[in-house]
Amino acid sequence: MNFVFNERDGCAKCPIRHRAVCARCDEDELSVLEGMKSYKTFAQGEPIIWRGDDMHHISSVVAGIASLSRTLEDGRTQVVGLLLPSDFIGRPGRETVDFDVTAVTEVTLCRFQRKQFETLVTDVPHISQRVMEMALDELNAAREWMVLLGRKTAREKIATFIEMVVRRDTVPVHTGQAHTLPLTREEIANFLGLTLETVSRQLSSMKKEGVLTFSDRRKFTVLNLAALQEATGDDADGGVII
Amino acid sequence: MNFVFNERDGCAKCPIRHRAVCARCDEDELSVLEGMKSYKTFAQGEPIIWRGDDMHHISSVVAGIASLSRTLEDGRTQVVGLLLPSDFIGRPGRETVDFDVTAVTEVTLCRFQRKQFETLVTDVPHISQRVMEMALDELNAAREWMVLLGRKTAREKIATFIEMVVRRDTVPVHTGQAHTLPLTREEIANFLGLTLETVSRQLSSMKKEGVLTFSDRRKFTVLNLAALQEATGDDADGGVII
DNA sequence: ATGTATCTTTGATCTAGGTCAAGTTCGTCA
DNA sequence: TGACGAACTTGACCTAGATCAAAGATACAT
Repeated sequence: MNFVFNERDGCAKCPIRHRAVCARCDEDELSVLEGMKSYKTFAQGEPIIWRGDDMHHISSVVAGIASLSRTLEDGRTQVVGLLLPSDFIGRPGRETVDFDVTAVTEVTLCRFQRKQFETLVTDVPHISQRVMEMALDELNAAREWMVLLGRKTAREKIATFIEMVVRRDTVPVHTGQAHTLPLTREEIANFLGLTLETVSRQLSSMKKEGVLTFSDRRKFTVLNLAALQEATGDDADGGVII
Repeated sequence: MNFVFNERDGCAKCPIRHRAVCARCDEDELSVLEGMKSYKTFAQGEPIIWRGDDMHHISSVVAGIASLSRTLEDGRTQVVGLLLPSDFIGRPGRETVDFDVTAVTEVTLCRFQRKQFETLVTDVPHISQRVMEMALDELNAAREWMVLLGRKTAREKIATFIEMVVRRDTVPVHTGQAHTLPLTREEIANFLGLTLETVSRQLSSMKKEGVLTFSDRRKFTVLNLAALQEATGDDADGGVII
């Protein structure tokens, strides 16, 4: 049941059909998009677009992971978001890009000319409604991350990150499952507002305490999920009254 | 030329008419909104809604400033956004609220029943288009703030904050103008991911260095704008190629 | 006017996490 | 199969900003 993306299949078989900017579109709308889209693949580590560049396309990530980041003049870098399949890149209504976008793994994008996409936004309500919804979700995620960056300790940051990775790819029920860190220690550090040494030390100490075990630098298994969640510093509930 | 908001005036004379969620609406659409809206005012310091509460309304700030924040169990607080006139509160499509919303100054909201607003989002494209646009702008601002929280020094954080306050209420040309900090030292600290003591010390040192001068705890004038901008740690240009 | 609470400043000290510096592991390519 | 480089770990030390503590300011209520 493993989706292998194939450009020739068309939108109907697209793995992100029901989650991307096109999610709310009906068959007719989809056939319009079909005629406008094009694919492009970027190798691992390759820059997709730089801050300040002209934005010629609005794209959706079809496969792979990209990062959004900003680097200050002296080299300090902050990753402000990870773009997973179905996430979009670009801002209709803006001429240039505000953050650097880089392929963290090999990335395939489904792209639309920005000008054409802007006409879709005004002419096809299903598009603006879906982009609105996605932007509001991203906004929420960004604000949650602001709490982490501004107020959490190194340990809480790492625990939150690991828990996020686990939550994102856990197959229901199947516990004791192996997971893969999608980022290097340095990339994790830039995402969490830490140094790579601190990331390494915190991971080592969680290993020593028996919360996690690593089979390899990138592959790990959670041994004590309760301890992991406790270490995130978040409420167990999402603010819901019990 | 000072707008005094008056509920009786109706949408046409509303001070946020051209910037809020209704900005793109035509006269007919506006008259629909007119029949659905209601106003509510909150006193300075009063909570507007708590994280986890049922979201009965979607609102726009008409006057005043509100804060969006999250507090961890042990009391650490992070302000994740300031809501100024025209900014909206609430997320169409969600049942509950994700952050605490508090009136920083006296705040007047223009409110819509959430359920009714959700029908507007599906029936009136001008609404979803405008909310999309605003959400994308907010997302950008949140990401910029993530860079500040994750990578900037205390001095850079304060300089960025002051510069933001100045930019937001500068009358063109008029330099040497007096500005007012909208927040207490503690609120500034919670917005910047610092302690109130560090905020106070950094402000004192910028005063000592002649970058700013205070006429009062809240009122200040910028004496050296170049030094202030230099201290933010940002590129002077917005990544634009010169 | 005066007392009280809130906000702010400043000083002294402490510490989490950064910086600097070796090593170690692992994957790749000859 | 070995050697090179990238990624990672660990240790020693340092510092920016937190914490703890004590005075000043300011505003507000009586």
